[in-house]
Amino acid sequence: MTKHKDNKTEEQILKAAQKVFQAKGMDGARMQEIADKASINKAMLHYYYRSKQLLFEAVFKKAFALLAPQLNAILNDDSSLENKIKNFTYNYISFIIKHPYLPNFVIQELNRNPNFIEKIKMNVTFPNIDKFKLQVQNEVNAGNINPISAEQLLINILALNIFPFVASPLIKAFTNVDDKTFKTLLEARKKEVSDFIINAIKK
Amino acid sequence: MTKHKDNKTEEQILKAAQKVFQAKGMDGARMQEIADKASINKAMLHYYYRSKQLLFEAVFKKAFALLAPQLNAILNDDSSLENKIKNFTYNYISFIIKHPYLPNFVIQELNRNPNFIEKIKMNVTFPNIDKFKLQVQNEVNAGNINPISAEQLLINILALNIFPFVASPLIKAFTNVDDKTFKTLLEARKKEVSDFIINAIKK
DNA sequence: AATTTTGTTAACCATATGGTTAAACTAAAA
DNA sequence: TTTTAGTTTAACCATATGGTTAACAAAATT
Repeated sequence: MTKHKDNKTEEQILKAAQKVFQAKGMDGARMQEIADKASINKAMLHYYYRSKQLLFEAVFKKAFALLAPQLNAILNDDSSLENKIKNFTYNYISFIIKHPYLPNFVIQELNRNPNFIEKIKMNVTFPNIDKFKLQVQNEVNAGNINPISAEQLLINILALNIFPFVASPLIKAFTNVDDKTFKTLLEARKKEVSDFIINAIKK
Repeated sequence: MTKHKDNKTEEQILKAAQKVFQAKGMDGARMQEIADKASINKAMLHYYYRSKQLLFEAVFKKAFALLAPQLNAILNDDSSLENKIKNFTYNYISFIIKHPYLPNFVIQELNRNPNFIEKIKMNVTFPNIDKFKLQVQNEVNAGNINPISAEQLLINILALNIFPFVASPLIKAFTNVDDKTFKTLLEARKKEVSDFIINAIKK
């Protein structure tokens, strides 16, 4: 990367690669399609990124780096649990509505290659649960919320926030709603999800 | 299918195809690997299933047919909402623990080809939300639960039940737990998830 | 202005992959 | 015993695919 003076082409490639990888996954993506979408010769992909694997990793890391810091916020800032959940839910759903491919891409490729997460941990600011854990334990001990482990609560928060984007075709089919209505449902979740969670944990 | 007298080989193939497709997806799967895993010649795959696409569809339909009827139960039986949620959560999570690849496989391949769901609707008993919708509306109108649409409630139920299986590598990394602990967490969810949901909707 | 470095392309290559074919084999029916 | 229909295999085929190379263009450096 640093050896290239002009990063215009490099960015064009990355943008095109993002689209193709996120739509078709590592296995389904074709280098030729990425090159076409970037309006350059296929050899340039290798000139800038060496191999499909490395190009993919660049895309993946960038995607992950978009998702991680927001999660870090909920885990590490100092506001009350209730506030955190409200803010996180609102912001995360707003964000993902703008990048609906992201969660599915990250989850899918992590499933394809689970030990890939180790590589990520080294390159990207990685969320840490410790502080959040203490906070939940304190709230439980103080009797402010129903007993629940921080892990389960975090899983529930992530599930309610992310799942609708990952499983959208399934949900659309089950609930029998069209694309437009589904979007409305997602919009409403910015608020409904935090109400749901807070209701669930409050005594 | 009907023209084949002995379905032993056919089943061997399907079993092997299941493993490979569910582990690697349509794009990542290789016909040769399926043949090897079924201990037969590659030509047999085509003799019995014509093409990779058709073999894949056979596997997918079978997978979907395992997931759908249980969902239908919650949507269409006559017990109380609370009971339904309890039963469904317990049974679904128990079931998926035994088939952890299923949800991810179905969701992933549906994302790859969203209009594939139309084909499924014709071949498999497909869940219908109408009755569940009425039930939720009645409970809300009667003032028994907090206002929520049946669609949002269903999304939440599915999210809390299924997401941990779909996003397991991510969750393991975020919560910093090893495989064994993660299994314990999932076990606990058989009960915790329904408590969480019921708490969230009850006044 | 000459030369070296960086960027870009067309043509090419080796291999993997889904799929086919023709012949051999098996077992049941005639 | 001979047919016949179904089953199985090895060899083969066309194409797609990730990747390379050599020549050339355009900057940058001297």
